[in-house]
Amino acid sequence: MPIRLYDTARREVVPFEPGPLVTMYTCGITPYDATHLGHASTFVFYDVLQRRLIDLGHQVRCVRNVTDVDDPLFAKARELGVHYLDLAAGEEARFNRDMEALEALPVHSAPRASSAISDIRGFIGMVLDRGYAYVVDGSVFFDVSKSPGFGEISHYTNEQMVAFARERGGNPDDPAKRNPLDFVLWHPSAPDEPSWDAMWGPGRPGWHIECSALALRELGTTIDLHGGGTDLIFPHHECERAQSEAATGEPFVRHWMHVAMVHMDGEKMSKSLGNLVFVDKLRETYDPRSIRLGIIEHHYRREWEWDESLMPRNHARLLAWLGSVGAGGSATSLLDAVRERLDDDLDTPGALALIDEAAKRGTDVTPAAAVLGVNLGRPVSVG
RNA sequence: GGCGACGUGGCGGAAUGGUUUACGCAGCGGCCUGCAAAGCCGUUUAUCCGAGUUCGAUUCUCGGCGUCGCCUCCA
Repeated sequence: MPIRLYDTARREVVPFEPGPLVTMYTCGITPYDATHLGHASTFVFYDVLQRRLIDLGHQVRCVRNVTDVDDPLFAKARELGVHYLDLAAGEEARFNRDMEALEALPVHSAPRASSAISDIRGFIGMVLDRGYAYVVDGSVFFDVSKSPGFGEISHYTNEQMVAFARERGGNPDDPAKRNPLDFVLWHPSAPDEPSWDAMWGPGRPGWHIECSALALRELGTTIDLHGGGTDLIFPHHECERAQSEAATGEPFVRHWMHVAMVHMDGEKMSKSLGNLVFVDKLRETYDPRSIRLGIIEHHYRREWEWDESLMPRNHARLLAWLGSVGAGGSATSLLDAVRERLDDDLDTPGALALIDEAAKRGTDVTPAAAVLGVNLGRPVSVG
């Protein structure tokens, strides 16, 4: 039985049947401000998936980019009076420390957008050569009218997308654009922003292009699974797919997987709202394994709300699991049952419930916990 | 407006086509205590509304109502 996962584009749970080598691309962070529990949540779920795929005998090649060339980063650097790459490096390091503490497996590569400018230029050249983009005054726009599949991941109609763009003042009436939904692949930089030379004029990449360029560079034309948070479905992934398929003429992604948002105070936890919980702050009080458990006690497709009882509850859970170490009892059937839960659209809440019960019964749950990335081989530690 | 998620006791949150609907917090009673706290034992309270399918629905279907999210800063 292959693992089954929900595919955003197909809108149903389908078998996920990659070859021996699985290529995965997850959209990483823009390191301009504190990375928080919501980010950690997204990547911990991909880590659980990666672990299960390895457990099934696959080799996994997962790429997770870092968007260190983008508007919010420049704005924040301007505000703080620091170089944008210094700001990015600090936040990226913080994120990496969090992921390491949470015992996420290392990704195959974590390329920065700033390292990919030449790839991006080459990629834009491919899109232009194939007639899917046009140049206006040093800006390169993607021509959405050439991409009839635009909207098939998010399931928005063209009319809807146009209406939204107009409503939101998303510059749909920019006279340079042929179609209101056309988006930027390259554009001139503001005076205090970084700028790179290009055949069509100096400037910097648009938001979506780096992921397409990096996915092609690191993983090839068609990747097995692509994901990120649900907030990236539209427009980011829609645009990525359009430009990638324009550039290569091949399908971009076989399976789209998105992780739901973490909320706090009834709203999405987000940098702009400031309603944040930080992993490094939690680590001052709790073992990182408790934090991982606190994340995966939820299902990845269901939004959830941070609340104060989460950590005490999962601290207790970790202690109960640790208490089972060395106990007798056969763990083989438990391990199989946990694997079965994961193969059913990554049912981590179900897996945790099985392990809770087994620990209570006095079965050593070490192997089952390991499948979820929870190592019971050491005592509780904090800080 | 479109799309999506969700509506279980005072709160959070599981589970299920069928005798007694988990668990945690709070509440209540008791044990303990000089008094209290903690701890322990016991215990009260629930499936948004309507229609349908069914011998039987909280669970499945349809329609309402409500909450939330997304809709070019976003994991």
